[in-house]
Amino acid sequence: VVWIDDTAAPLAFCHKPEAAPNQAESTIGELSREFGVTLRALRFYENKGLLAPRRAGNARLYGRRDRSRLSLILMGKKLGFTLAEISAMISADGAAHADGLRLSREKCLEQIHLLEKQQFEIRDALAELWRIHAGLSAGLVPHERPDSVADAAR
Amino acid sequence: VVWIDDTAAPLAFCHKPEAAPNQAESTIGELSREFGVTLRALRFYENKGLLAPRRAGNARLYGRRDRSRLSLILMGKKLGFTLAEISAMISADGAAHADGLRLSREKCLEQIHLLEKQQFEIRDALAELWRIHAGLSAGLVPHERPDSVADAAR
DNA sequence: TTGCTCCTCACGTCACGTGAGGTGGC
DNA sequence: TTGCTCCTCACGTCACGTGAGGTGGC
Repeated sequence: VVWIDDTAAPLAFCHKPEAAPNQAESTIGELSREFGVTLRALRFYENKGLLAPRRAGNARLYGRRDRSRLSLILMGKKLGFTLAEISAMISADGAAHADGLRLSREKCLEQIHLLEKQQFEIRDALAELWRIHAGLSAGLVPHERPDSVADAAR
Repeated sequence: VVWIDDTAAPLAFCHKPEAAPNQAESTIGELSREFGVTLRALRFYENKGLLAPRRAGNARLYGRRDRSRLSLILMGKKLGFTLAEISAMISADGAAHADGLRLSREKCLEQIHLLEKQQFEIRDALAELWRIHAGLSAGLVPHERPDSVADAAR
């Protein structure tokens, strides 16, 4: 792991290989099963320049380097980054060493703010849904003021 | 507000009109400003069959009925439903009365589970991002074990 | 005449899903 | 020969964004 400057630091991948960890090269099907992603996704990532597996004729062969990059991609996705952002974080310096996500503190905070905003929106929606659910459970087949559900929903 | 059966109940919209509340008909631009949505979105909803404004020649004119439907659409979106779901919830019985979102208790719980799952994923991502941020702040320009960031990220 | 608002295509975005149609080696 | 896995287009999905090019009334 190499540190480039004081505003961006690499973040090593955290994948624990479970199946065929010692195998040097995998087919696309093997990698798909190992990481729980579809064949389409792997080809899509390659199309976006995020992966570049060796070719044996037409077939793709993924080595250790490809595995670690895939780990970084999935890590980035779990953190809520777009593939374009992940791409920039992986190959910021020409992909000379692709063993870390180059994430600056600034970018990190920016992402935190984004996710917190989403968190609040989901919190509000959940509160509203619970209110609605309570109204639906309490006021089944009402006869006088069905509008109470609407009132409960503010 | 009319209740249809004991598994689905209408949920009245909760929009408080702020601009031109007494005006019977609005242009697309007025409605756009009033509800804070783009012109494109309004036309898109119409294309999906969710809105059906009157036409004055080529121009669209939105009445009270269209306003209330738009309120329902935006309400449904805030609750995290897709436009297809909202469409089904609005016009379940042929749009004879479009004054409520017809949301069953079952569907309500289903949505709650979906949002809770998303909430957990965001929670995890935020925890991870905070860990990373702490590592970046504490270990600026490290010289011995930069891997500690990776370890902290598990 | 200039500006403003309105209109209709129609392609672009994001991260893939989903067939269609065809290979290659056991 | 049948099956399995691999391949490459290429259109579909979701909810719009974003111009392009053209109207109509003040």
